[in-house]
Amino acid sequence: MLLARLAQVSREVAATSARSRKTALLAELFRETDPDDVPVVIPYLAGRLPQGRIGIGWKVLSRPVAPAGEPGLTVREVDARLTELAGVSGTGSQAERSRLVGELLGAATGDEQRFLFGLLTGEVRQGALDAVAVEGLAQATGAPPAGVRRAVMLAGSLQTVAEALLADGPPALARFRLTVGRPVLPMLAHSASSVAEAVQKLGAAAVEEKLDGIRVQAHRDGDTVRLYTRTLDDITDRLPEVTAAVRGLPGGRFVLDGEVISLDPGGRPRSFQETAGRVGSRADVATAARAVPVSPVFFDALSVAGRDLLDLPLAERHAELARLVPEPMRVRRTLVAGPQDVAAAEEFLAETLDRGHEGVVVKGVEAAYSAGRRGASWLKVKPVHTLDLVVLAAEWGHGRRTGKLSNLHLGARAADGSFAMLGKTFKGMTDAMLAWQTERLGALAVREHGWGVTVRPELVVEIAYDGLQRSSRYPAGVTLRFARVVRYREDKRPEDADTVQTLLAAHPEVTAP
DNA sequence: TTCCGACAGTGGGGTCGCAAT
DNA sequence: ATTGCGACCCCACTATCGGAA
Repeated sequence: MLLARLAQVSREVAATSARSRKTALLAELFRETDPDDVPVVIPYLAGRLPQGRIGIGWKVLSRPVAPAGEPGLTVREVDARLTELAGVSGTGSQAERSRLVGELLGAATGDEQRFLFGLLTGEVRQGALDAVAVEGLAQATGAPPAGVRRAVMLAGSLQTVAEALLADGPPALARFRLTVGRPVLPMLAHSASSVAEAVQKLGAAAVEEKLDGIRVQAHRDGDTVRLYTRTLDDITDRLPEVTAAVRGLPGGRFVLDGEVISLDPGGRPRSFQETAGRVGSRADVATAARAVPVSPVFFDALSVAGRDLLDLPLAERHAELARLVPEPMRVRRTLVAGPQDVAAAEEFLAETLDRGHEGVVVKGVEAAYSAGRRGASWLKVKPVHTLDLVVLAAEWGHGRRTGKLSNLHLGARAADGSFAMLGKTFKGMTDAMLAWQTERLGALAVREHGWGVTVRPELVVEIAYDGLQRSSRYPAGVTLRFARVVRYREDKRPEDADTVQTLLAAHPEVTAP
């Protein structure tokens, strides 16, 4: 199949807003795909490379290359070239990679170049990724969509399921079962603004500690242990102490879901930055492990002794977990019968925060494990802080925000009367707010840049955030975590905005360097 | 008919590893 | 030694479609 055909379908998918039409377009393409091309065509139309990320980003792609006049590239040829690109490493490889990318783009028409650009940056922006591709695959093969979705979650790979389905038809779905050693897409949580709201929605629930660490899925089969992240990356080699802890558990064959976090000698959590830095370290693992040891804390069991637990209610999965994993390696939790127990849930949240943790996750006790989904039966509750800050600048948006001032630079008052930038945010704005702030900030602009405008520091905006963290980028030495706009405060003047000093005082656990 | 679940998009900060400077 | 880039951790929120209620 020609790459031009994929680029054309991608453009058509992007051009329609109806999801049903997007699905139909993908299904049509999948039906006409030669079996040999399936391992490439399916991921491409889901906006991903079968090789995963291959080290090519915006910078390398920003050099323009004259497009070819006629389309001639086949998807298999593109795939072969990208495999070669992914394999190039060692001294001088950067130049070689640039050359190979240039060569590939030079063989592509303008339309194909745009599609390749999207694939390589991971931003195809066609309004259809995995979920729509799964739907299209179901339609093309006559398999039930729910069955395809489930197989993809269990295989942790759309490509694998697509190959099996297009080769053998719907019966192939039966082959995909939870297998120890093969990671499953993890279940995710929604947010709730309070435990009362969460308990109201869920009824009988478990209220679990939410640890601010890295999600981990542990697979053990005898002496073999493998650890996977939320995106199913294998991080076993980076976490020897976790591997040892899992090997020390009594069961011989199981899959557990949990979090790894670094605790200080007093048992209080180290900052997320420290835990994440440790988990990200591959070079000298032994040294990193001595400096920042991490512990696993499990909260779910997906498989025990060859028995698949995914469809069982949380209560039963947790009973299996409790049989296998002793308390310090198991998440702290409390059970509530329903809204009448809100006070107990709130007390548990308060205790959890006192111990230095992030918040709680409230989970319906009857709910199955919805692999790969943001299930409505897991609701996280974290305290939210707010501040009044001043807009210092704004950046032009992209995609559907093109032409709108979108990303705000936020400042707090400093001791000398100036404003110290604390971070940026693009979150929380409705379309109406985007239009309004584009107008308003345009009027306040003192300087135009390619990226946006700097403005007179006069507009006050209420910002919600999850906490403070150290920063080497911003002048105050700190930045806001997950900042988002709540509302504009036109009733406030910049002199009324919060100060760096009060912000630091509100978060004594974070000390600016 | 209205409501709501699921998705995609729009980007945020930090840290590590690697190559270039 | 420092800097820049890319990958990958954490993530919030809004708009939209389409099925459920």
